[in-house]
Amino acid sequence: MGTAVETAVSELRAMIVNGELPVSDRVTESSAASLLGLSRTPVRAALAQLETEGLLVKLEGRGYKIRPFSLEDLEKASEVRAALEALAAGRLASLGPSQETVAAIESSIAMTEGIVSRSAVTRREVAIYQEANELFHTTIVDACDNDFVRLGLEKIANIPIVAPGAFTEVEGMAQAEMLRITVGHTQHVIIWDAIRAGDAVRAEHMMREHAGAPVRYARLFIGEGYYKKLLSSGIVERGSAGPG
Amino acid sequence: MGTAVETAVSELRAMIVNGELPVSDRVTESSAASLLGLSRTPVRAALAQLETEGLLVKLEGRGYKIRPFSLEDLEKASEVRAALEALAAGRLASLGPSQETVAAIESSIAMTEGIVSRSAVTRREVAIYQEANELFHTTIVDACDNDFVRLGLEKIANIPIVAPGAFTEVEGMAQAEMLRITVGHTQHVIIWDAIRAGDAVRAEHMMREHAGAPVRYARLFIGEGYYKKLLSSGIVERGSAGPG
DNA sequence: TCCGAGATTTTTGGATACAAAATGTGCCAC
DNA sequence: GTGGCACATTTTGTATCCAAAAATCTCGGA
Repeated sequence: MGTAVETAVSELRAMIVNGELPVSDRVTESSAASLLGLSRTPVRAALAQLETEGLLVKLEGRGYKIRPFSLEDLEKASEVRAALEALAAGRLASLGPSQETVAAIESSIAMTEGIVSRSAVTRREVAIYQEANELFHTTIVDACDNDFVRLGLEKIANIPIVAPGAFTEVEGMAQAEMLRITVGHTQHVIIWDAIRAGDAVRAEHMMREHAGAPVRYARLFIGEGYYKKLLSSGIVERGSAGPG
Repeated sequence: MGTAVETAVSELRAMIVNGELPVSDRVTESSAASLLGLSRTPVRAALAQLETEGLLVKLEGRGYKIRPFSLEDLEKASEVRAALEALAAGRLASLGPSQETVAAIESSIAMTEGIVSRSAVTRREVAIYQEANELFHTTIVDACDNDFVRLGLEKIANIPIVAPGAFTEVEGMAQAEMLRITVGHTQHVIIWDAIRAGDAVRAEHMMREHAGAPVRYARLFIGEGYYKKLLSSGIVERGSAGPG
């Protein structure tokens, strides 16, 4: 399980992302420590890290509060992710991918191809897509030979919905998920074609579209309904920024 | 002076950036603590932060080492900064700047205009340019209404040469600095024109060119000589990645 | 009822102590 | 000379203690 700091970070993060900690609640070092059964020292480090990840906001002198995410926030985080991953894709197209990179990407594409060829989408297919999608994105970021891209992405890696591996479990959205998976797979194929062809501009532009897609497409194709689902899942705050 | 953590971060950062800590040295919690006359608790937090800033690298179980920067590293960090600030400039052009933003940017431009109209460049002029440049960039990033851009930039905000406020003190480069200041001022004017005109594409592209410029232009216009100066200043590591 | 001074509680910040893990060293057997 | 083992040292990780600052509460007086 690693060190106490690591467990504190991952447990608190899970609680926050899953909505187990009420957004209204204040989180102090002591409260979190007793919640986890640890001393304040490792919890302090964990809270500081979660703050840099953007999941907590520091209330000077009164602990932290869970950062409320509006749909607008998610779109903003998506934009940043898209800009950085687009940079990575463009670099990789210029550099040319290594053999390992080729293997990883092509296995990712093969995974989603298997899903798209079918018609039904079960929870299992969604899980496979998530895995393949994460593989696709992390492979490109790691292969682009610029550590600072990864450093920058770490900041927003754990924001719900925005992260490549994340797709929030919301009931009754199989149809929307099928659309998402099909479009996502298609874009993977296109981006990979551009990278293989050494077309940095096309790779960059398509990746920018693709990486920023999750939240944007949700608005486009699902609209108000998606927002309501997110609301009821407790991840997105009520009020402020509704879609459109 | 704030908390001990803050002083530890800024003192250690200054020592690293100024080359006062030998790059070859290992930095442990205890060594840094006794160096600063503090206990390990605040120093530990400081070291962790400097690691996220990319100035230190963790050697699992044996402390940290100062991250050696090659010219290539600086270019990579510049690319990331350019991508994020370009996003900010494009957003601001779409949004339209507030009155405070207009005032801040125009005062920044006025400052550099005063320098460009003269011919000589003293240390004083360079300092003014740095201040004006930093104001220009931070204003745009803050005004673009996307906190995640700022979060991402924090990661690379303190890398020598890459940061907007940083211009390494290297002797005998007045001519190169005049060029840099003139070009920089011109680009500020162009970018600002695009933003005022609501031309997001032009703003984005020019900012990407401009924010990535420091290291790239150094290669273009000064070449090998600049690299040698940086080497002798102790900031850039000897070996690995020389220019072009 | 409202305001403010002082006391109390909460909360953070920092230092120290101790334990555990990792690393390095030296000796001995082979 | 080499390999391995035991011991010493270094280094990190965690808990606990104390102090200072901030917030909150209380109570008396206008």
